[in-house]
Amino acid sequence: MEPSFDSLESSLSFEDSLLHSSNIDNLYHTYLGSMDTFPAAYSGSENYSTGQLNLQCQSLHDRTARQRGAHLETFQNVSVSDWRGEECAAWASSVCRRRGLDQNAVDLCSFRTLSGSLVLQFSLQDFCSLVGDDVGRLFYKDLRAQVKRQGADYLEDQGEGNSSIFSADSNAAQDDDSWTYTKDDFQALDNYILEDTWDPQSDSLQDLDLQEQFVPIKYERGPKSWEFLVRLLADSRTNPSVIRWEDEVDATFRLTQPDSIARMWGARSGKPSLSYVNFARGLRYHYNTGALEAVSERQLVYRCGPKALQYLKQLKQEGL
DNA sequence: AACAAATTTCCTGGTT
DNA sequence: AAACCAGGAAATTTGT
Repeated sequence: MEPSFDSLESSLSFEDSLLHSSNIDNLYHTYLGSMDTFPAAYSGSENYSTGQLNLQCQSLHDRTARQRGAHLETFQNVSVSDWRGEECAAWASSVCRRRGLDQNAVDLCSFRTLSGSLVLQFSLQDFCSLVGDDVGRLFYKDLRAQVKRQGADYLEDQGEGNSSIFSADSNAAQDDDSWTYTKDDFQALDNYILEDTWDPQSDSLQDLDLQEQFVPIKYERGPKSWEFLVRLLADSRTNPSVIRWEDEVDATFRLTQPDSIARMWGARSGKPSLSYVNFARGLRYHYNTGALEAVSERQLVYRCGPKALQYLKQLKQEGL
């Protein structure tokens, strides 16, 4: 049908294992276009935080620019003890994204002045005093998970099932059927889609009582799968290109690039091989939750349920 | 440690 | 024939 689909798929999936990083480039440009005009949206659902200090933090711009240019998030590959301020900030940023916290609520700038060896010595109290009690807990916990993860990945690398999934050494993978993006590639893509959503303007609108509002009562994971779709719908970088309204009045939408969407979703949780088939199964479970409704007459088309509509409304009003 | 929710895998059978 | 869709069953993951 659509010519762009075919060309894109082929450029994405096959035989350029040596060029995987430029594939990401290609994907960015083709799918997402320029994002300078992108209206921001919040990264959390209920548990986002509204503004806090550091709106004037310049490095937010720096970070954003860096993410656009750099396709890898180096903190994943570098041992925590070797982190520079840059990796510290990137890690902090990633924690915010995964926990659904607004990045502006955390003083990312201050992380830039830290080092990994220093952060490793942080006590729970240190984190709490740096970013607040509740967020501090998350950071403390996440850092431990990070250290543990790295210990597993780098110390005992003897190619167990898991580490081989991300063949980071690109070229050596000759038989690799499809793509050979690394975990970081996908994460960078995920960041590009989901994370870079700060918006000083809207943030300044609603900076009220941070301590109370921002501290989520229950810590949920990041956006759920259907929330992810709604976010793509609300995102001008992805809306006509990978997902689009079929009939906005009817709240039906079509996944024009199902495989790419599934890949993006999979990347966010470290499963770059997630297929659309599996992703779609997850969506179907939400037919019963009021988030989505089936439109089985038309393939690749779903309808927003009440929850999705509400989430969309929320995104629009907050992320405007 | 048990439990819950969301997600991921896998699968059989039907539809477009 | 290929790609979807509907769900059941079971395993994972993660937070409570």
